[in-house]
Amino acid sequence: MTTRRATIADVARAAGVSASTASVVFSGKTPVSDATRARVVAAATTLGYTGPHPLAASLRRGRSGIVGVVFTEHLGRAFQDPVKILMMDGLTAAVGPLGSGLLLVRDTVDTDAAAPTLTTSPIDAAVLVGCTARQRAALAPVKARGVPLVVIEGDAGDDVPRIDLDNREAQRLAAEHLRALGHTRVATVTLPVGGRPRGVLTADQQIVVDVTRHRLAGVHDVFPGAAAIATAGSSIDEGLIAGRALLAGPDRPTAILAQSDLLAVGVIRAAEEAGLRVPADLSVTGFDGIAVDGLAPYRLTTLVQDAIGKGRAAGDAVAALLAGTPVASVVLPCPFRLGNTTGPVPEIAL
Amino acid sequence: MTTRRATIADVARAAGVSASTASVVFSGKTPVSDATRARVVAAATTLGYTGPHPLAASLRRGRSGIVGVVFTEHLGRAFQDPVKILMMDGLTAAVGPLGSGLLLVRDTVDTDAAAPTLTTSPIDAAVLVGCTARQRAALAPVKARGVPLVVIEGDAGDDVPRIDLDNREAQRLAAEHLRALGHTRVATVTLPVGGRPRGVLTADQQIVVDVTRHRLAGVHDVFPGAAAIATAGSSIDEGLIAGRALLAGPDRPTAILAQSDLLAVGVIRAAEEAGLRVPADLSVTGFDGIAVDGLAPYRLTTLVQDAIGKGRAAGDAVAALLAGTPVASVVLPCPFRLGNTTGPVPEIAL
DNA sequence: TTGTAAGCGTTATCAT
DNA sequence: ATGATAACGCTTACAA
Repeated sequence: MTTRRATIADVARAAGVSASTASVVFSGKTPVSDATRARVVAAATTLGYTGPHPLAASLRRGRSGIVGVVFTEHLGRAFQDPVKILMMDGLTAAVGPLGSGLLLVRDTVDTDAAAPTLTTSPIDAAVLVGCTARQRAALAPVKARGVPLVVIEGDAGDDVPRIDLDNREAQRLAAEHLRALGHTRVATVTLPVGGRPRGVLTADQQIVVDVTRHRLAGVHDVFPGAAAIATAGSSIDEGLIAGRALLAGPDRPTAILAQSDLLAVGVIRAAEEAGLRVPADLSVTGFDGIAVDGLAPYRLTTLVQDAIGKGRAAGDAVAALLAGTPVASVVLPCPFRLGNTTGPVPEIAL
Repeated sequence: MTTRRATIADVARAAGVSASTASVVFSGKTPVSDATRARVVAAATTLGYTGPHPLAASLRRGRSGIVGVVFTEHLGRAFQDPVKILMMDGLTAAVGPLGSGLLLVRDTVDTDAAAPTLTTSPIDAAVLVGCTARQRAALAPVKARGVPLVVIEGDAGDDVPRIDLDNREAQRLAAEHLRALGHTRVATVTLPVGGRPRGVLTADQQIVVDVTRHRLAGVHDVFPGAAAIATAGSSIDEGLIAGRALLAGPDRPTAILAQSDLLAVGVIRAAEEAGLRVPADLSVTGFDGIAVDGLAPYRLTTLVQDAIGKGRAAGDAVAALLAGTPVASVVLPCPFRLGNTTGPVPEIAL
């Protein structure tokens, strides 16, 4: 078919009605007589018209139904994180009624600066998952455009509502739990710090990733001198590497707080590898409260965040913004959950 | 700001040029004198104009730069699968140059039929990740619209180019490897079959999921009577459940072919749990060739698919289709890779 | 219930 | 190098 697509005008003409009437038949926004509707539908079928052109309709309406999602990291890495996946689930559900769906917006990080897709995409609003300083700087044109923005765990400027966790407070809860059990030789395995990759964190080290810094602060609130080792990502393998390093040292800790459940599992594996029992010889805590595939029979002592709820909150915020309702930042709770990976400090260590 | 957004016409007026000239300053499609460009840019800055309206530009151009991605399953589940994530990576990279990005199109599965978003979204093309019979049926309007389609591992009709793996042949390679090692008591752990959840597969059972059926056929090509047990998904925990079932039976197999690496890891865990050594007492093969987090020290004997390449192939196909080039279906190779999880059949079993 | 009219904001084409 | 013109395909007051 070399012929041009049928438009609503063609359909209207074929049906012997005006374009506006034909339009209304498809949108259903105004009552139409059954006879007219039938004629229009018939004409549409004949002409192979499958409905209004999305771009034209969106332009006219001033809304595309698309919500952009921006990650601070490479997509592949972001989706490695179960928490982010759950969050996407919640987000999908919450923005679903808004229209078309979620647009995965390429971050300027992995492409060259040549692609400011946030401003060239037909999005009604955007959800930022985290926000680096660089991203924050690049946000001006988007804001100028009046595109509503929401940020999940990050700072995108005072005018952007945030969906946050009280990471510090939650992590402190876990630390206090360990202190109550008698632990004093405690270490922590952190998420990436933003600068360089793996390694022991010294007190003066700059930590640009908010989540990492806040959770670390929660540990230090209770155990000021606790050793910390940073990983290159939230994974079992990274936890394993960090765990080995901590358990090989001279002053082996009796408890390790990992900044994610995945890292905690890695630490547990390192302990098993070293012939240590969890929790008899080593207590381990996680963070997230996700179901880790392959973790049984352990049930992690951890801080439970509602990852789906986080995504849903962001979606709801976007919907409210789009509806013109002002939106306040929220801090979601992150309760402590006792599992079987923590226990009293071993007597031998006292 | 209660005032309406500045348009390119406003900018042009303020700069004392025509709208077309102002447009060209932003698109760069035609040479413009430096003086004119400077005036236009200045006017834009003054008016807070941040570039062409994406919808208007897209409508005019007849292209949005957006590629839709459709999954057969719930998003959360799809992203649980490392292979799909890698595939998304490849897809993202390949469609990147095309424009805005990937639109996660809600599948009609989880919403009610009320949301034919594939036809209401401003997409230039779509990639189907798998394709159920129901989806195939719903594709007519999209095809009628002339939206280029590509399907990854699925059948979306003869007019839709496919990106496939030779699952049967690959799986046969693994089976032959085991036969060469002397195994005869062999079982397989499959991906979901589509109908009901977990359970032993009988010979007459209907298997609607192509991948599952093809890989199973590869096993049966070599071991016609091999027992098969279906899982509810590709995960370590599912593999563990299936593995337990197989290893508890009377005629314990000496080798198990799992239809995914994740499942294979679960089977290995089940073996360890039962006090069996891998590969001394039990050989295990996987499928995918991904890096499984937390698998060390095992290196799976497996079939290696290029998941990123699969996504890239789909992206390239979409790009070609959009460029008007005809595209042929491709079958990607899936070579055998020897690891340390398979070995000779135990003497005691001979 | 249906039709008229006026854009939505841009860009391709063709002159100048 | 710049400008005039004409779409792109649709929706929505408002009038009839």
